Amino acid sequence: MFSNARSISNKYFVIRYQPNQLEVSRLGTAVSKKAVRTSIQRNRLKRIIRESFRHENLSGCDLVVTVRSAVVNADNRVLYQSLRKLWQELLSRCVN
RNA sequence: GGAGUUGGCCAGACAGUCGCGGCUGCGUCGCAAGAUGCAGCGGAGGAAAGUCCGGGCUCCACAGGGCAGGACGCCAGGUAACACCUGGGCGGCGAGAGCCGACGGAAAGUGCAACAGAAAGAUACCGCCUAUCAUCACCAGAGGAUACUCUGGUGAAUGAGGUAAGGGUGAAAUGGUGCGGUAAGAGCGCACCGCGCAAGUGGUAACACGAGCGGCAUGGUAAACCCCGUCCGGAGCAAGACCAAAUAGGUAUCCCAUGGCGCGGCCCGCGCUGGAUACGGGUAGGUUGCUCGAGGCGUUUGGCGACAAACGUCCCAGAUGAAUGACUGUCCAAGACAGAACCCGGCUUAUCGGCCAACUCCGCCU
RNA sequence: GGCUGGAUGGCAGAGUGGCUAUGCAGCGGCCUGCAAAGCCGUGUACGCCGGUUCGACUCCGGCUCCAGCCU
Repeated sequence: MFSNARSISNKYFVIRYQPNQLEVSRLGTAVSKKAVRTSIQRNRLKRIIRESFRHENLSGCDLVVTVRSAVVNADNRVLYQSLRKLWQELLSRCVN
């Protein structure tokens, strides 16, 4: 994934993606200790990413979401909006 | 009413919708392993953290002996154990409730103390001193032939000697004050204070009080080596066990049974047995360990207390890319620090606040 | 999760209780027609907070950060 995939990103997240041959999408998260210091913050971010992914209807794509250090100071609402924009952009690219 | 001390407790609440991982029951699929749907039950902390101590558990030998090394260090008790806790002693801080303390030994030995200072453990720089000795100067007396000699006195100039009062240095310099004493001084003597030894008394002990004795010594540093006493084998759940899969006990070089490995400080001992290095090759999956425990809660009893015992009652996370969240609404004191990973007991560190109890001091009223 | 090591100027790197070496880099000067090299001079440091000590980079605690090892 990390060597072959294409990626899109914004201030808070980086999403790497790669089409697969399945009917469902598969999600992986990688929240580094370097970007987010405390484990409770890392868990929170992974939950947010999963929750946001659950609400979207993507299919046939393998995804890995990584974070940037700015996420620590952002509140949940901002992060959800940020992720939604990324999913939509991803969707439009996949259609193309 | 204000200021404070100590101990204990809580860690947003409620409702709705959508989700996550666990266990149990039932259904469906499947030979089975398991997958899946529904329902029910439960689902992070006081620090889960740091990994700083102490244990359990597992493997190494059943954890053995010695050396080395480490830890602890007032006393008694608690405990599975501890560097923790409780009670007490001593010292320090505070007006007090209270708080803090690595709190054994420097007369077993070795070392260290920069700079300054005379000197940093046995010494005397400046200073003080003519009582004593030698020299010198002066005066007086006696002897003698002017020389000179002897005796006595004065001076304190030089040396010897005495001294540790005073000065200055330093983080630290050989008890303090007063009187006597002396050439000057000095525990040299005395009084009081301090210090040391100590019969005895109280206390389990640490320790406290202390008749009496000693004129005063053994300066500091042991988070320097060290001595004394007590304790400690090593590694860690990525320990370890089981199942499945895969593969080649390969090749080369070197060493050698007083050897090598287990055993990771060393020696002994025990067990196993050829080993080391290089090259080449294989594996990276699952199950288990995994939560019932020195367990929680309540009552009674014993104890000042830490805690213990008895009885009753409850079952309270167990994930493995790793589960507790999101959204909406209401309320308030407006929610801090922060996420289990084998399990406990502590310590330390982070932390918005709130509640309860006991106690202290100050002010006012009765 | 468990275990181990480290932190000294801008960089590298010594230092076993008494002033923190040394090299490279920087700055100024000498040298040179101009530079390089060389020579002379110069500034800058013990991760943080406590304790022991007369005195701590060093000894002892506690934090913070950075590396490495074990599946």
